[in-house]
Amino acid sequence: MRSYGQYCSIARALDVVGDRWTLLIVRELLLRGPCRFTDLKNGLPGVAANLLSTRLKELEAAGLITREDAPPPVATALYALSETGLELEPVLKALGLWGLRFMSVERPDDAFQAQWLAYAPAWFTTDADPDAPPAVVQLVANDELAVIELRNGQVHTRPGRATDADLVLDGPPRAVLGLLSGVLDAERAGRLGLVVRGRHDLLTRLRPVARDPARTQDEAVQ
Amino acid sequence: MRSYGQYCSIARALDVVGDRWTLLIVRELLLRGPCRFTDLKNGLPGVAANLLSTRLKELEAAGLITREDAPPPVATALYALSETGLELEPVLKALGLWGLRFMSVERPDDAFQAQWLAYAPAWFTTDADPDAPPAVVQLVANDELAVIELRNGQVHTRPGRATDADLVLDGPPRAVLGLLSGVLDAERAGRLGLVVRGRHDLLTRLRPVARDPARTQDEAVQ
DNA sequence: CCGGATCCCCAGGGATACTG
DNA sequence: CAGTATCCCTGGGGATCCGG
Repeated sequence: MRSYGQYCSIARALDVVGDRWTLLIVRELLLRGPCRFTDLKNGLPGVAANLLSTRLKELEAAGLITREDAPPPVATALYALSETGLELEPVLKALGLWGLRFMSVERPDDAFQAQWLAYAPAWFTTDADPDAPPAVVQLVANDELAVIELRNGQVHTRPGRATDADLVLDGPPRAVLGLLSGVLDAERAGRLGLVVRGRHDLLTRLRPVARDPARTQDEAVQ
Repeated sequence: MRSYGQYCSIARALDVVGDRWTLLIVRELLLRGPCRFTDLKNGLPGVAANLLSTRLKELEAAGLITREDAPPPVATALYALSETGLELEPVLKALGLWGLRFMSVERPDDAFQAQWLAYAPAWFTTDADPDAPPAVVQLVANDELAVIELRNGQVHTRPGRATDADLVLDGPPRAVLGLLSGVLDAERAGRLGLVVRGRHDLLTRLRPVARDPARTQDEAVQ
């Protein structure tokens, strides 16, 4: 990327990660851990292979990622975030929190992946009753599955299926994520197609860190 | 900007602010408050006028800024951040904090402005002795002036000259900002040309929020 | 002088096909 | 699987011009 030519830490940060696709590559490596080229390509629907290749070289040159040959059985290159790259997590969290407000508008052609279903509750909700016993929530949206585990006041998530979920949230991504992130209340989410099975009381434990309900309502109307 | 086409709040945020120059425009409006077109152009050295014009329209359409005719005496358009735009501050702070690590490499042709001298201590330092009496620090770097006011545990800053500074930090931007942000210690900053006049003891009050000294040293060596 | 609009040129991004 | 190579086209940079 052409430098902004400004002695300002924001501009210098953008000199490094301001290029198209760059922060989304960091997102994938942050959510998935070390990845092969094809993993990244699959996790970034829409990216061109040549561009991904270019970005990975740039990121390696800038010291944000490392490229290593995986141990014998795999025998392929693995890309992973360096310490510098990992420290972008607060940037991605801030961006993702700010971006929640745009999740209520529907765009039917948008791609959707289990990874993105999983990180939202991990980053943007807290356990409102940290002393309560552990609980497991299964999320289902557009055939993508993720699990939330509430334990010791922590909200852990992972893609995939739970064997013994206490609560299942099933519906279109907009309804599931809208409820979890606090841009929708339960009633609105229901109208958008959310189906809740199991211990409804667990819903009150997942408290969105995002925004006050009043503003949420206003925006949800639109 | 072409949409990433991903139902992920990070991707959707980048759909709105991922374009070149967009976040720097927000930076200017955040640091300066409402601006005229020409103010923005001056505050963003390197931006093309047509591009700035395009971005301002896009940002207005996205609801991040408002455009209003200023009251009679001025009679010109003023651009200001909306509530949605203001809420990008955490994103800019996170980016700026992460970007500090790149401030130690010198690029002589980089532009430098008093605004950027001022926001760094406001965002990235705290008053280590909040109960101490108020104090004023004058910053001087490349003919750009800024003032830090320590008061009630707060670190306030503004561009410009102080009438009665307790401490003056004068030197190249890299030395002044490096010391304040914690990427340089006082000795290194001195070697880069920093001149300290007045109450040296105030230096210990300005505590960088950034990073542990050990890593700082390692990187400063390079 | 302010606030843009227009024009031209080129780098960077997107889609597809191809190769080790 | 892990990228390259190619072509095309959009979007950004720079200069100039124009109405108020």
